[in-house]
Amino acid sequence: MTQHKFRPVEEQLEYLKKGAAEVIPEEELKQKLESSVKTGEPLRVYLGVDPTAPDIHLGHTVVLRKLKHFQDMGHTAIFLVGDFSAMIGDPTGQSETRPPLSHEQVEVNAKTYLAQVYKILDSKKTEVRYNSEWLGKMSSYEVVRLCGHYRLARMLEREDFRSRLENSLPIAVHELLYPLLTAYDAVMLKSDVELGATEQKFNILVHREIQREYGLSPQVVFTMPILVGLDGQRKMSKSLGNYVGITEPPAEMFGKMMSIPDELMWSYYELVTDRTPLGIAELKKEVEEGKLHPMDAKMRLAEEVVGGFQGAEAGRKAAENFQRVFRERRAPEEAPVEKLPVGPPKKLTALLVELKLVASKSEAERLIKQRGVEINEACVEDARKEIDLSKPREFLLRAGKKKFVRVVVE
RNA sequence: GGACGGGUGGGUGAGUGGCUAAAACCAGCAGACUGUAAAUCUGCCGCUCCUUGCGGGCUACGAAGGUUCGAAUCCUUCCCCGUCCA
Repeated sequence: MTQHKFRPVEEQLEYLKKGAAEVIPEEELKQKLESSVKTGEPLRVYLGVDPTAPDIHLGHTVVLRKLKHFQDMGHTAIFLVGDFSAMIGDPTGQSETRPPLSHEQVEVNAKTYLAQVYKILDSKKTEVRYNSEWLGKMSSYEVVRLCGHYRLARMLEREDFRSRLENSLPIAVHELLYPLLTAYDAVMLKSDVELGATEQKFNILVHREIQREYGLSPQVVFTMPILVGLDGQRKMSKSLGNYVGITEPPAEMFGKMMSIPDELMWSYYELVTDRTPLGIAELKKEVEEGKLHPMDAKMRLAEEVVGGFQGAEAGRKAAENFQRVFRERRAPEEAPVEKLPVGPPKKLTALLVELKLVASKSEAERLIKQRGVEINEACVEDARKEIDLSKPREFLLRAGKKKFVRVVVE
């Protein structure tokens, strides 16, 4: 560990700054890198993530990938699980107070998180910490003392609080505590650099100031752009439903990637692939000059991303499947199989609900009337259709654009 | 503690006693068009039953009660939120 051969500072900077939104202050990062090269001490770089959902999605990977870049450069990557702060709830970007998560939920989420994180980070080189380690043990006195280091006016500077105030929306007091408590993470970790999405800028800046209050050398704020979600409008988030989970089935991931607006793919190329800025620029030029079809460029992107998480083979298969189902309008090679016992005939609407292809019978009826249901690639016209289950057979059921199920009666 | 204003479907937000399963917009879904999309156009968009009909039943406008033939709309109590005052 002591014999780190660090790359020259300029080279490191170039590699690290790739795709970054902001580095505050940039000069300080340079200094820190210089002294690290000199002393042979790696920088302590951390990323704090609240396990608010059991799955991480592509949006999270942007900043994780950056942490990995620091790891690549020989620095200490610290992945901080905000198991305590998740229970407070980050007010960032929230137009309302979010309901706190229970301890159990957080624990379950945290577990599944790590496994996914290691798809990007090198597990052997990653320092994993949980902020309940110290936040869970603080006395009220210590909390009060911590709060004494910051001013309300400064807290209210932030956009989400201010706009809520202006619009007469509630702000719960504990929400004010969030940036302060997470600042204590930075204090305990004695971090040199903290990574985050641009929306975390305010929080990370507070962390920096609090570190100074505690007599530490303040960390560098390193932010990454926010990945726009599949709708091409809002940020990728689970609650908006415009996300790509990294553990989703390859075909699903692929389909989702393809549903982004064309223009968005460049930002994706930059933030969620390992392509160099130069390589991306070249690709873009090809498309603009008409040498490469935008759809093919997008398919490459999708294949690369799927491949990165699920293996190259899965990526290729997903691409083939997409080609087959959507471009050639044929049934997928592999559809999920559902087995049904032989029995009396069943209404198609009931069957669709049973197979969880739709949420209710009313919805099933609507879907059929809208010509969105197919059996063995033939559109079903009759909403009252009954399915014969009297003897063993097999058929392919399609509900809507994407949902296929191979039903096996036995 | 007081005064005032407010809580409507996934979201924004209209609606002040029947014509309201609730305008409009957004999101979502389906179909058409395409190059997968996006954009655009058309339709759908609480649940359920069947004889699938401008059909029947049930549930829904913060909660619980009440008035009424009839309530998202009126009354009472409670909960929650905001603003101002203390």
